[in-house]
Amino acid sequence: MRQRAITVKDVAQEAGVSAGTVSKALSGQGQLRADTRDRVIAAARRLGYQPNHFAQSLLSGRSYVIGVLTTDSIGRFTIPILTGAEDVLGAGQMSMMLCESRGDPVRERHYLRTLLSRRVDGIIVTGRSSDERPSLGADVPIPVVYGLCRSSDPSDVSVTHDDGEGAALAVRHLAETGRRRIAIVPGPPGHIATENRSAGAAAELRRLGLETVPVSAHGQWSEEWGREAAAILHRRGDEFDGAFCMSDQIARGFTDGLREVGVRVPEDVGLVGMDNWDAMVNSARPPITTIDLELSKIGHLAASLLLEMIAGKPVPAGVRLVPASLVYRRSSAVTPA
Amino acid sequence: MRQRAITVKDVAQEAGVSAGTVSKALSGQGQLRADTRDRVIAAARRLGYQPNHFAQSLLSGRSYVIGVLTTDSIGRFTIPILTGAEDVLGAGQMSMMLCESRGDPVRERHYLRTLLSRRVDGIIVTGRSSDERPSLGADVPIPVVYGLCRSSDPSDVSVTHDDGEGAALAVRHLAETGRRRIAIVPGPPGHIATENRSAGAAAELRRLGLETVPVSAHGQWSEEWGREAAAILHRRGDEFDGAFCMSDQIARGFTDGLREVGVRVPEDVGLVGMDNWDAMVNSARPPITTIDLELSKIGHLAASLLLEMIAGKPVPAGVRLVPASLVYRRSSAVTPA
DNA sequence: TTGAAAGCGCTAACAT
DNA sequence: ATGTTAGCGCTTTCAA
Repeated sequence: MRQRAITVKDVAQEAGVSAGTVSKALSGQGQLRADTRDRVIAAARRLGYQPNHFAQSLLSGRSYVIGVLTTDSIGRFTIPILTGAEDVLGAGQMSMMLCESRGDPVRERHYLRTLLSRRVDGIIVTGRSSDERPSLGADVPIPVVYGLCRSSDPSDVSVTHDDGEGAALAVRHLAETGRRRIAIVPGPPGHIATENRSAGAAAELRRLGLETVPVSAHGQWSEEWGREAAAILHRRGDEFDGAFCMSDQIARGFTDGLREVGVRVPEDVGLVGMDNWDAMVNSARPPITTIDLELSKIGHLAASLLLEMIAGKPVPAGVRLVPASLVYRRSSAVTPA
Repeated sequence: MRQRAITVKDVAQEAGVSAGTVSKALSGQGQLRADTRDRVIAAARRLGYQPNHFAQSLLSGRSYVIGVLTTDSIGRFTIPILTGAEDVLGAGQMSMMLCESRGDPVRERHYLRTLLSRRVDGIIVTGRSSDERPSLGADVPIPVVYGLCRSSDPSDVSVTHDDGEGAALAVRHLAETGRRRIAIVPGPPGHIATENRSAGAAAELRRLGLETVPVSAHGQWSEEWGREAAAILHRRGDEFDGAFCMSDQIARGFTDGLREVGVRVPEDVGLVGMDNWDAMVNSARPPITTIDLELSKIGHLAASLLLEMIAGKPVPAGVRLVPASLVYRRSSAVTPA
């Protein structure tokens, strides 16, 4: 049994002023004598007054809610985006409304309509990969930022990870720890992440004047593929003393594959993965040095940009890349010669 | 530049009726001539009318939003709860507002206040484990359901997985596939999941008249612990032909541990894990038979119960258990004698 | 069967 | 410096 909520009128009566005065006192607008203001604030506190958001929103047209629309499903990669965004939004008194479209465009249209009819102030579109996805469309009347996934429309604002620089970071680390012939184990073709990581690694190796040992085959982002890649290199008899695997799952499979043919990590081969997936990387033997794509910073930046757009500030369109970082573990340890 | 939204008045004018009539026509309330109703609906569609939720909510006091408050952080276990809940809520035109308290009680109080001030219709409290957590309190004026985590207050409504029956399912499967001496590899002590799984497995083994080979030690929900457990059993020279590991991570470490001391899965030992964690279970060698805790059904049921409570139907308090299911893979295959 | 009017709680313009 | 009034968009009496 919920009793009628406290309204401005109740506070007004309690403080012996009018409703308008209460509004001014609590919002800090207008000219008020300090002691009146204090009296109102005290009365509001005494009664446990909570403003009614519906009434405020009805008037202002703003909801102080932002919608989060997922492209496919929520997954391991989405979570840090969400928490990163929430850090920023929470501070700005904004809440997050979550809509999961499961990769279904019909469902997505539906959710978009829902969010618009709820008058959210802006939308963050996210997905579980950094691949391109269709734009929500230029006719969406509120600000939209794409986080992790990027919009196919260059006039949209997208934030994602810097695969090229991340890959460069990985091979640079291998070089710095004395590795000279570096194997590159790719992810599946057709993913923008694979392309950019390959390009980044290749460019950096060239710059460093080091030799690349490519695995001229492709597989999934899976341990199976990592094991297979190790087998391929071993069969081919290729010499290498370093390896960059484009995901932690691949890296883990790769180390297992190497171990089984008698190649030791890090003694014989230094290894770097990518994703910093805790469960994958810490249980591996040895634990795997990896590139952290700083996903929560993506969420952070996406939300910050969205808030700026909502505030009417101009935000340049295009894709923004968040720098990756290296997390050092034993798989790339320098071993006594 | 967003032009003024279409309101009931616009529709009224377009259809040549009054605002009140539009409301009745679109909501299906009241007595209206069929052709008037059709004319209004047509006009609304023509203008692209979208009702203003704020106005509706201001009047009804309902938001058609439910809040999701996480106890600790969003994780692997939380996601299916969210999607399960969304399935139910989406069908009922309800949206989900997400608040992540990161295990911080202060933050949680803050979010609770936020949700209440936004007048959400109800709250789902969730967490990343099935352990108990403090109740939000009996003074929360809206319905609350705990999903996955359970409330310490038995007069709250909680939904979680059935660990006892899940564990029983696992050992029954091992028995049915001809295993007779079954090792039980526990999770960390102090977790309600470990307790209930231990009890469930023990009871079922007793019922079946089979021998239990306990690992009288504990470890984390980790691969390391699984490997260590395998080593312990091997050192002790214990004979066993089946094993139930209380998580997939443990199961994976356990198989790796066994393989390294020359014990083959499933030829020598049949193995069942728990969680059905895709990445863990499918990349293992062999892939691991496991117990699926049906987390999305927990979300589903939690949301359904919440909707019933919101609708004013009586919902009995206490903890509801969602039955688990077995997912068969190669680690428990029956091998030719 | 339909229209007119009041009011949900709040804020902003205007009046005092 | 404060009170009064009107109105945000909708629904719901009540009157016609």
